[in-house]
Amino acid sequence: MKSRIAVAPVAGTASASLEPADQRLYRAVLDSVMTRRLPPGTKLPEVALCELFGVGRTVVRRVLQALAHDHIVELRHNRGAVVATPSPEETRQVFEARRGIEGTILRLAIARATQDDLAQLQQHLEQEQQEWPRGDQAAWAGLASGFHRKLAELAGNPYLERFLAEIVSRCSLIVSLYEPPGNADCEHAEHKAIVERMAAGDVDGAIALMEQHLRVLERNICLRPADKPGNLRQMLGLG
Amino acid sequence: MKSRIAVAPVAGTASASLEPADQRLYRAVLDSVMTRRLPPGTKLPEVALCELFGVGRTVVRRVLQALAHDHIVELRHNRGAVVATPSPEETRQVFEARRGIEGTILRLAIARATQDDLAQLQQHLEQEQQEWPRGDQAAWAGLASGFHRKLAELAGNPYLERFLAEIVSRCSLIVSLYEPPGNADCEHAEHKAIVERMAAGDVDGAIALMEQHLRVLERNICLRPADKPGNLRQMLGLG
DNA sequence: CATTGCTGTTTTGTCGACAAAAACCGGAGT
DNA sequence: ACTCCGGTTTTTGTCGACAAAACAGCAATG
Repeated sequence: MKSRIAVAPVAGTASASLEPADQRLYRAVLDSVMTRRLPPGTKLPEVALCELFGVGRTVVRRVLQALAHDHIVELRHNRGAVVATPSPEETRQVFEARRGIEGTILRLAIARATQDDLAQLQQHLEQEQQEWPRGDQAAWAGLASGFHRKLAELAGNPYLERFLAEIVSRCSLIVSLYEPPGNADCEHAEHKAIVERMAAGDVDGAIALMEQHLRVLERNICLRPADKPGNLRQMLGLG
Repeated sequence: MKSRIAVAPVAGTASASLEPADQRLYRAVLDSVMTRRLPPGTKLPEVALCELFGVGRTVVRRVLQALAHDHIVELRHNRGAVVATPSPEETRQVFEARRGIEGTILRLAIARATQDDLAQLQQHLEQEQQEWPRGDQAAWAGLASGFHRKLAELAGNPYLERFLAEIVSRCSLIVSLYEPPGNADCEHAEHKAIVERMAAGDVDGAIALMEQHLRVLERNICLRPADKPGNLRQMLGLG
């Protein structure tokens, strides 16, 4: 039986060139994980990916290692790669780290933002407002993450930008695992309030709002410690 | 002519087992870079590493990719791997990010530290005091970085710990590039002061000291934009 | 009937071979 | 003397082959 994997079609990415193979595979898996086409725990056999993408195992293996380094997949020795399955404890840690990083980023972003930058943020907010009534969960998640990514970009520090990108990816994976009831409008309002404080130059206020925003997001996650495989071990106290 | 590479003997690491090849190579290159046996810009040909470590190119290539992901080496397409050469601009960015991360870490560490943890930190400080008169720059650098790593460990957040580890690695690489005059005693004193504030539960004070500590470290770096290869290009204004 | 041990199959880890690209070297020309 | 050009050598990128480990199915046993 072939393990049929539903890796992304990657929509209409006409970016045929650049360094295609690696990037294409990486993005495909990442997008598929983010949009839950690849649920956590899904096995990713090498040969299947080879055939689906028309590349050798060398490329697949390299991409899997990159994904593992970014904590999108987990690599078990001699046992292949599976989509990462963050635990509740990790959830707490990710959000804790995120609050810290986003605070640092926000402080820098406010210090560096020009009028033009703020205008761009406003424009992003309008995009959010247009999108959320449509109910496309995946598209909304992309936009919501985009807001935070834009902020990081604005801070002008590649390191913090990279760290946040990893954290946000992981958060997206988590919220896709322990699905929230879809309170998109609430999130949008909070984004708006943050930009407002930024425009006013109120650093502490903006940071406080951001922290609150993230705490709300974390609270909205319903933690189900384990679900699908036999959790018999834990019931017997052998976990 | 064989490009003779002085990769680390890795001292007395008798850790023969675990998953030897990868870890061994990674640590060897990392240590060698940190102790400047491998100066920035040094080329790392695959076959040379293969012979030196008795492994195939597959392993070497994987480790090089991991090192590139951690910004220890730089991978140029079709042109091999070289030890990373951080620019002055990157220096500014690294330290900026580090101040933010270390602040977050310190806040958490103070909140979580037990008496026992603080005692361990004190013990580390004593080790520092014993080491710095010996003039062994490499050993001192290891201890100084160790202090910050211990703090991160204390914060109890794997994500922040990992981010800091990467940042500290990069900082070490930078200070090894633009060498400081060796003001180890000063650094030690600052570490001591930070622990003191931690013990007193003075969060803001500790963070302020940490920030000052890092700014001093950054200031002590003498930036020489380029040094060894023909900097003729920049002199001609073509850079 | 559940558990255990064995065997065949699938999947992974590593290596070397091959092709393409870059670096190198020497010579000719200005 | 310097630069530009062509051929040669080295180095990298990719692939498939092989061995080892994990997995799955089945029979035997308590």
